[in-house]
Amino acid sequence: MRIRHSQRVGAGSAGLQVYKALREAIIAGDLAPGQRISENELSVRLAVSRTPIREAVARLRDERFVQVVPQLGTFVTRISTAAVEDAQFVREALECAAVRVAAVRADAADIAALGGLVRRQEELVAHADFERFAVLDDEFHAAICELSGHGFAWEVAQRAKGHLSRVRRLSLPQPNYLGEMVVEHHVVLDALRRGAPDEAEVALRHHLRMVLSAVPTIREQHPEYFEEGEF
Amino acid sequence: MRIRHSQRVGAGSAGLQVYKALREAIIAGDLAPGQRISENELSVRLAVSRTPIREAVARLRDERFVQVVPQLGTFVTRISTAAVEDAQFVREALECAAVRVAAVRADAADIAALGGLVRRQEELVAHADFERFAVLDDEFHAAICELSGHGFAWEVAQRAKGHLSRVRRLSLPQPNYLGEMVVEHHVVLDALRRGAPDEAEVALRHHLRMVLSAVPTIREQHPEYFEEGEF
DNA sequence: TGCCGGCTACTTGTATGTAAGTATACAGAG
DNA sequence: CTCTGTATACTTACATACAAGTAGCCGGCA
Repeated sequence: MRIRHSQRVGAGSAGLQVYKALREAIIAGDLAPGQRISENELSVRLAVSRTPIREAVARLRDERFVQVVPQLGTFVTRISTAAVEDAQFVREALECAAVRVAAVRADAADIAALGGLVRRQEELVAHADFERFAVLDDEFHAAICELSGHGFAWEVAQRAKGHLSRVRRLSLPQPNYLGEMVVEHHVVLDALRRGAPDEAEVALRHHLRMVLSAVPTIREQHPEYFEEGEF
Repeated sequence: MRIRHSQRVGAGSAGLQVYKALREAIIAGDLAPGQRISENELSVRLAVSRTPIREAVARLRDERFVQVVPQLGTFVTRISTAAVEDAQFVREALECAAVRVAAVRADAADIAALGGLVRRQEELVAHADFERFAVLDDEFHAAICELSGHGFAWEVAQRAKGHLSRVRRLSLPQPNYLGEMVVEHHVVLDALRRGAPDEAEVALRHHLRMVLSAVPTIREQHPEYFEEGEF
């Protein structure tokens, strides 16, 4: 058996790996909004040809992480208030619909697993470990969609959530933000435990809107991340 | 001034045009489920190189219209019941959320425009003009999302709706189907006119589920379009 | 007759070359 | 000094060549 192939062995094709790397870099802010990214430069930095780079850029374009201007350049998009609100609307619609179904379908084992997630989040609050908290937070919301039987909804939300993800990354270091998140997760969890779809939806909707309410503050602190104009 | 450029003038890049053509061909059934599509063959048939073909195929893969198996081939996916239900869930969540907002925001002019759409649909019922009815139906649902202020939601739904679109295309020729659709559009429209979000949501949800209820019948009539197994 | 091995043709993934458009620096004219 | 035109260096979009893996045919052998 051959161990190494010329085509990447780990985690899919080169194009997929480049996509994941660039997506993470943009959300983390390593690639700043407004910055121009060059296919040629990336191809030498990541040691692949321009073809997988182009494939990755095309996906990022569909998710509105970058804007491609033919014969001019590819630029990391700035966060626009309208795009954030669009993403919020989509996410809210999908996850709230999912949590209603989840409240009816979840059994004791499901609730226990969710509870375990929230407990692990609590531990990270004290350490202010933003990176791992973000991962666990995504897992919590993904789990709710899975419980609804429509994990696909989470995939769709994930793809539409681009601008929101960047806002969240900036929001996490806000004082008391992590603690507030965990409290709200508990409220959602309690509603699920009681099998109350209406209460679960209300709680989740309130929770999701917390991210949105932080936008003005984030915008003041990081104006260079946002488009100019409409305040 | 030069009239012709080597890069396509009309309707965007070559890759985008190929994508649109293939998507339409799959939904219309010209490319049958299970059929293998060859990048090389397409590149000669459409008179472009493999590069734009690959870009189009990548988008179709993200929308689950095709399945790409490395070093083996690219295949038009068969319609799976699970995928249809996933698409239905996403569409229902997004459009129902949109119609609630639309019911509050729509003014008289908006309602009149929607009414015009429905009237044009009525005319097509008599002629059994399925193609143009499908277009007007999409316009109706897109308009509702636009009225909510989140046209983005329609884009997301459109991308997630793949398998549903194929089912609908097969459903339209069912007897009385078109007439039923128009009646339900009227119910939604009336609720919007009265500015009643709850009623609009109920009416739209009922309407959207009509497509789903037709699936078993469609499956009997076109079993070759569907995956085997779970009935 | 039945089975096995190699070869061929085809596939997608990747690398590289070509075409054409845009911004910019810079030199020269007014 | 200011303005303008041109050359250049860069960009993406597209075309083509190469690499590597799979299915299937087909002949030889038991």
